[in-house]
Amino acid sequence: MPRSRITIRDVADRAGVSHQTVSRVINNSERVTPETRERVKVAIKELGYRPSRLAQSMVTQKTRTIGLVVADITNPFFFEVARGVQDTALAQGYNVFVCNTDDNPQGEQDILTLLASQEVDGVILATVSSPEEELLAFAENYKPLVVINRDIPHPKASLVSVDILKGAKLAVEHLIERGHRNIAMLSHIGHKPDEMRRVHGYRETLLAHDITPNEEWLVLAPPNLAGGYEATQTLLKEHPEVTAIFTYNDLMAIGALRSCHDMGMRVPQDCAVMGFDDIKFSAMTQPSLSSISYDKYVVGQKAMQRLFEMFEEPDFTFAPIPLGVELVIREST
Amino acid sequence: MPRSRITIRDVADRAGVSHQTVSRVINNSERVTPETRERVKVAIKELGYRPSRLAQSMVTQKTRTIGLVVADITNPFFFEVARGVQDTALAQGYNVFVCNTDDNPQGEQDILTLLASQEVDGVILATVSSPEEELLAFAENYKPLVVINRDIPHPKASLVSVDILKGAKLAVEHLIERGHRNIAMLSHIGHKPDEMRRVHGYRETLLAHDITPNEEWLVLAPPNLAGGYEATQTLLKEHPEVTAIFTYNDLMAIGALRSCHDMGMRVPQDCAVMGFDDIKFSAMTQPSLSSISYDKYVVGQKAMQRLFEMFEEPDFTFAPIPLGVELVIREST
DNA sequence: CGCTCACATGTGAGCGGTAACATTATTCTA
DNA sequence: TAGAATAATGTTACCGCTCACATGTGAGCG
Repeated sequence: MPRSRITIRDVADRAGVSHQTVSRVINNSERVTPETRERVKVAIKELGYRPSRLAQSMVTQKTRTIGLVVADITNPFFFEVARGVQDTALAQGYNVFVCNTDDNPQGEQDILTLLASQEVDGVILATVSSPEEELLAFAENYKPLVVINRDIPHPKASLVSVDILKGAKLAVEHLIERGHRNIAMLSHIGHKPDEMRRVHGYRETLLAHDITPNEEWLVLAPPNLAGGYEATQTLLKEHPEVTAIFTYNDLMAIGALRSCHDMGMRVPQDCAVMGFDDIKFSAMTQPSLSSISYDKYVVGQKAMQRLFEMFEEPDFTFAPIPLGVELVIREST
Repeated sequence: MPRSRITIRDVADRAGVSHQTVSRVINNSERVTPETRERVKVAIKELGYRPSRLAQSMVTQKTRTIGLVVADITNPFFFEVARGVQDTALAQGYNVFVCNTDDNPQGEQDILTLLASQEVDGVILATVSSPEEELLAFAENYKPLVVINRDIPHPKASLVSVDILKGAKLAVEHLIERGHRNIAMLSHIGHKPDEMRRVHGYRETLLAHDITPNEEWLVLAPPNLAGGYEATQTLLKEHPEVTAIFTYNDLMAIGALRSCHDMGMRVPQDCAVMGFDDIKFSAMTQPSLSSISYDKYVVGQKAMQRLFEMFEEPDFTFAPIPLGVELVIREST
């Protein structure tokens, strides 16, 4: 049973043709007599032959494999994107390596190197941590690169961008309409607030309504449940005047929800909470969470489709793909 | 910039040695004079050479790649497992293909075929849907296989099994201790209840306490938030006598929580809810969810470690790896 | 001083395919 | 009916590496 691999030459012998003819049949191209083709197909079936992708890749220099780099697959945002990428890739016979960087720039660099040595045909990047110059270097020397939610000014890198700025504005505007003026924000501790579109949207919207942003109400924490929980504890103890919280993502918002509950505050009466991403859990929390919604699956899908386009026309510079956002109002505001 | 690939022979020329000596250096094995080694290393660095994994795989017949097959990466259970697998694999320079089957047996079969053609070195399977005989065939002819939470009686398939039966018993026992006797269960619609260890545990525990399981209280639904929500709606409308619900997983439980709330029932006073898996969200819901806990990351880690062991000793039959469970009592019971 | 032996290094083949070109069989044209 | 054009198939090289074995070199020994 550990019979050694059946090769294209075994099939050729069996069908009484040359290995090249077999190659023509499996790439169902070229001109092969119908009857020869049939004979070869029979031989393939009888021997249970399957071409070695490795050998094919070796000579064609294409692996039909792509890399997807995410900060943490554990975040519902990323895995919905990942599903979109995977499903789209699989439909074309491509496989996907998913890599987590944990928002660690060094990890990200290692990952890119690993992917490079695995000889993937392209990379989709959905993180924000690695230094721009390294990404540029990667795009320059290497393979097609699609970047999600980040601006990389390079002709060989293609962009898929959710309109985060607008999302943040919609969110904060909604809170202002509900009568809030003391609006806090929980942002991602891994990134400089000044570089975050969510923070820009937050500040700009406040200013547009003649509210001066209070820097003490801008709290940085890990972008997960625990981070949101703890940041809210601290924030509300130190700044009881805050009546609404806008968070970096729904994970933090759900942590904030629980935090408010544990401190005996009612949401939204005592403190409103507004998330971002609209993950599936958000409709199920109690109270359910208002959020900024966009189709994460489609983000992944579009990114993968763009990568396919880049395979076709490697030297073309593609326009960014914009994706809209929507305000979803639920009980938490 | 699209300079063609730097090969081992380029390095060899530069260092003034044969390509084989370079090979010895990059596999840092064999006997090579320290100074020759150094000279080669310098040449490698100067040329920015990186060995082609494809070519290496071609000749060694090892790809340093494994396949992880899960039902749906979107389920928090799976992605924690996936992280465990990925991190462990990456530490050894292995890459992981993650594939979703969506609990569709045909899909699963296709995936296995795809993985086979990608020539992965081994497979970790964390699903329950594909027919046993096909899995056996896969294990027989193909590569090392680690199966999570399922019994495959084959010497070449290795098992990692959480003690699900005990978990179910702990859960139901806990509900009985809290005074419940009309305990319903929400199970996975994709699988026959009679084959589910959770259902066995549920029934056995009831019987052990002289409670006859009411088959009408066993509801099948998709194992996700919406499935749990809707199943609970139906269940509680048709059977208002039910005072506690044990669910297949936390996703369903969280849906149930919300469902109870929407129907004006208090949890746990009017209806207790008990989950399974103890995902991170469960501590953050309102009320927080009692559940059966076990370390999902470790599940993935152990599975990957076992796969490595199987690479070392392909003909050895390994004992199953058991993993314990723990009852976590929170507010929902 | 000629022999063996151990160790460092080199050579050639081949993993399983595809590409490019060569060859043969067939048909068409003059 | 010879000669060219065309279609079908075969031959050879090579992708970039590792393996098995060949070769070279110097130390150790009687």
